[in-house]
Amino acid sequence: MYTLLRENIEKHIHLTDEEFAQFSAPFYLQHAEKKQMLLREGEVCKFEGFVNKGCLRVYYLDESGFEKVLYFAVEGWWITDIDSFTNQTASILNIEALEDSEILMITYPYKNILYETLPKVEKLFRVMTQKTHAALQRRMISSLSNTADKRYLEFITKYPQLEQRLSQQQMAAYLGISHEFLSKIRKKISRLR
Amino acid sequence: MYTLLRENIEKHIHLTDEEFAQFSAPFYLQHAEKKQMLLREGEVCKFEGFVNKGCLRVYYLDESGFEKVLYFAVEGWWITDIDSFTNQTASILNIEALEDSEILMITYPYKNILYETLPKVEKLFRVMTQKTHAALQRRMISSLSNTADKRYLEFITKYPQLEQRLSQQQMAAYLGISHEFLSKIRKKISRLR
DNA sequence: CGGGAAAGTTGAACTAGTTCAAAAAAGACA
DNA sequence: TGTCTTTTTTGAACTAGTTCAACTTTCCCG
Repeated sequence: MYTLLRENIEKHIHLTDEEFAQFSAPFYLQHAEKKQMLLREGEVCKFEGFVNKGCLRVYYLDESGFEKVLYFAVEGWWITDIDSFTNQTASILNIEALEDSEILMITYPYKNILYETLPKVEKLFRVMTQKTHAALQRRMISSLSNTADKRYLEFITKYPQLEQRLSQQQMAAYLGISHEFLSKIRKKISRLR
Repeated sequence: MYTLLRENIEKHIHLTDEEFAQFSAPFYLQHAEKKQMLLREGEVCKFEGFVNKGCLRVYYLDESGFEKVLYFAVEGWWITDIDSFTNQTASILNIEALEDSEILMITYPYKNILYETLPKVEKLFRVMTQKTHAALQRRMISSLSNTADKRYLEFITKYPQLEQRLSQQQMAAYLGISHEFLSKIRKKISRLR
């Protein structure tokens, strides 16, 4: 149950068996079936989660009611509304399972206890947040610099596993284009091969 | 020299006078005159900086040679290429002073010493990175959801001080539109008042 | 296995934003 | 103060991406 989580953490810091036991103790396994909502706009995000199995999306409903995907999370990725979770304020985001999923979750009070009792956790989440932030900066730059077809090619090159699992509608909502236009981009690209 | 920095830090964690002395010791004051480059694409970013005075921009040169602004930093803001600095790898970004500026800088080895000798610093930068990340998520969402005129209005509402200090070219490069189009947006908006 | 719903495709008309070029306005500084 | 440079404005022609509607394909589940 914790093997994927331990692997993920070892990428950033080393924990002894005892330390990892202490770290993982407050996490509980949450099952979510396809289409189940784990967070709705307006609620306070009660968890930070590590995806053990499945696929989820974090999305935003814009003024016209269109869904825009902030990010996806599959096995080995963390998922939360960082703003709502860290400040315990109302969320503007929604989180939904796109497949039957299993998520290791920790609540806000337990996470704070972890920070106090196991100071290495402080470094762990600092480093993880830095990396996530650098990745989002690269996406922001790409979104400022590239047209939709380049962003699409970038996406499927970077996340080939995701391309298989996601519908084109979901990818379009991530790329910030209409699904009709993504369909046209794909047609154009396939003609070139 | 350190008053602004101390104020900024107190927003996140409390440090005693001794602790703050220990914290601030490795920072040095760097002067930069208008148009001076502090980081060029390809270099390793040698500093993390706190802006005491002035205004700078972090930008990216896209394939067509256009400059896209990732962010601006004025008094009270931090500035670095987080990816290049934390991994000590070649940067894809450029940092330039838009006005004569003063930046309190710390180098990579000294920052690591701080993390070890003053564990609170770990929490400080974790919390700061989380907030910066949440802010970038909001910008990403806005960029996915809104047209240029809304993003412009959002920008000048959120950063009225910046609007005064930046040229329209710089704002356009931040919004991801051509400066000609920003000029047209401004004309349209001013007609509506 | 069949039928209904959801996802993907296509075309036509439209809109947001770009590009280029030229002129006007605003700064910079000797 | 004048002049040179940079920034901003404007218009015209263009391109990327949207919207809507109709159709086809895929998939889900009773």
